[in-house]
Amino acid sequence: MQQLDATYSALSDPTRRAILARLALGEATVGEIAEPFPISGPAISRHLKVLEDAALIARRKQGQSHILSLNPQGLRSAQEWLDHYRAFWSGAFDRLDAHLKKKPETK
Amino acid sequence: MQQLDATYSALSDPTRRAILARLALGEATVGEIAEPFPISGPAISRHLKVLEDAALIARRKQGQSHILSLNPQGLRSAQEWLDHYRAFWSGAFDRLDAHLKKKPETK
DNA sequence: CTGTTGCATAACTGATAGGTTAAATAACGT
DNA sequence: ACGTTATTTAACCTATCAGTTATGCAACAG
Repeated sequence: MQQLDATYSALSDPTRRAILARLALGEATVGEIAEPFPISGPAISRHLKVLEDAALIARRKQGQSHILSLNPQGLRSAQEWLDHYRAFWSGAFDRLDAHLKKKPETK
Repeated sequence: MQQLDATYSALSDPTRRAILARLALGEATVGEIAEPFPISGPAISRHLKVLEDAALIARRKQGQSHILSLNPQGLRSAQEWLDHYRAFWSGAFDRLDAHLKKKPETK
């Protein structure tokens, strides 16, 4: 359960979501990831650590470069949580929908 | 896009996820929501504000009580974002899978 | 061995998060 | 009008976060 904390917390930062979007296109080194962002290297380095700790990405070292890639398992728990609640949410939506449709008819 | 910040940030707190879980069972007043938690009323009040600001819940006042309910639209953006990336994630997973299966055969 | 490249770690700063208690507001019962 | 109940707002504290610059370290190139 506290794994979800890390996952959603990691996803709550737009820079980190952008990094994930970049990695969705294929793996990249730290430098390649950092390039489009206007922040310092260390800042990127820590964003990557957050994503790695949340198991959203994986890292392998090749020479002096670190190559990052998406870790598909990382999103599983987050997805499952949302999927689990989607039913309830849909249910609430249906109830709201029914409520809104019933109101005018009672007039 | 910055709406996602609020949504994922709201979801990153276990107390708030528990509140959502409670509300998935049906609407409740602030007091009813607060009851099982070992934290103060004001703390709950602010959690509710965060959830409301993230559009994950809705509030209606009935007398002196505030009645909270799930707002099904609130999770839409979060769901859509995950759904959008699920394809890439699955793709990455398949590539990883293929990679792991190919390795032994090359031996 | 020396310098350079790619990246991480350390130390600091300002802002935000989550908690507290105390006070304010709003509706209810008498 | 008065006290009670339900909830929010204010003021404050501490911890964590996202950023910075400066330093450290491992791998490569000469």
